[in-house]
Amino acid sequence: MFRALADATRRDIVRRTMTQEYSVSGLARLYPMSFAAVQKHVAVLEEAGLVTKRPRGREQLVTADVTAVRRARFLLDQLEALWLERIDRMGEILAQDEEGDAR
Amino acid sequence: MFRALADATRRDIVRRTMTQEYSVSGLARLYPMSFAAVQKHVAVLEEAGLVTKRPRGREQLVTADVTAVRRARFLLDQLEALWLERIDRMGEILAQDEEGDAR
DNA sequence: ATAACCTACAACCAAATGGTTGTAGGTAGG
DNA sequence: CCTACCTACAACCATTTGGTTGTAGGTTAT
Repeated sequence: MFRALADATRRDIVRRTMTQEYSVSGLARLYPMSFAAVQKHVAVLEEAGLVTKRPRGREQLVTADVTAVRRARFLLDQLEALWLERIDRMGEILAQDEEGDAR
Repeated sequence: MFRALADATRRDIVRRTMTQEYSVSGLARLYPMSFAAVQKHVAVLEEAGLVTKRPRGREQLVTADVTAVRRARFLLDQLEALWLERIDRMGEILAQDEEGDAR
């Protein structure tokens, strides 16, 4: 999923489809590349669960899935939580040093 | 930066160095790949600002930089904020419908 | 019906990625 | 001093990635 977010075009697609539905060809018009290239980007995002497609007549409407973004954010939150553990350890070490000073 | 986080080994390196300093060779011992491969992963993380290196004698100690992770999280938060805009729009549309009903 | 449009998918290509081995330079320790 | 260790970096290789064009099938509208 981070891999899916690693490309700027794909991040932009997620950004746009977060507030509004776009057909694949509608998205393709926004970028200086072929329809097929955009279609592939959408496929990568869909496989990563970041986006879903809904058929309407002859077009496929693309929508971002906010829950996938929340999962990614959760992973980053966990990394930050580890950081706090480190701070705790540094606190313990300081506490031990003070013990040493008192002894 | 999402590109840097796109690889599982690199995410693990960030995770480990978030709580503790590791030398590059110390990290290399953890993964079933050559020292040079791990060295490259560290270089990618360093270039993305996710990690910093500090020399200690003949080794280089690697530490994660929590602020970079926070930047990444901020981007995801912005995506979620866009989602809320969409909800607002749906609310407006519903309000308009109700006006129509009242008329 | 047929022309225009949207999508899916295959085949192909250049560049980036993730891995390897090999070479060389700095640091620590017996 | 010399050996062992840690790091940096180059060269190379296979696979993946991001792009292209081309072909074919389904939908809409005139």
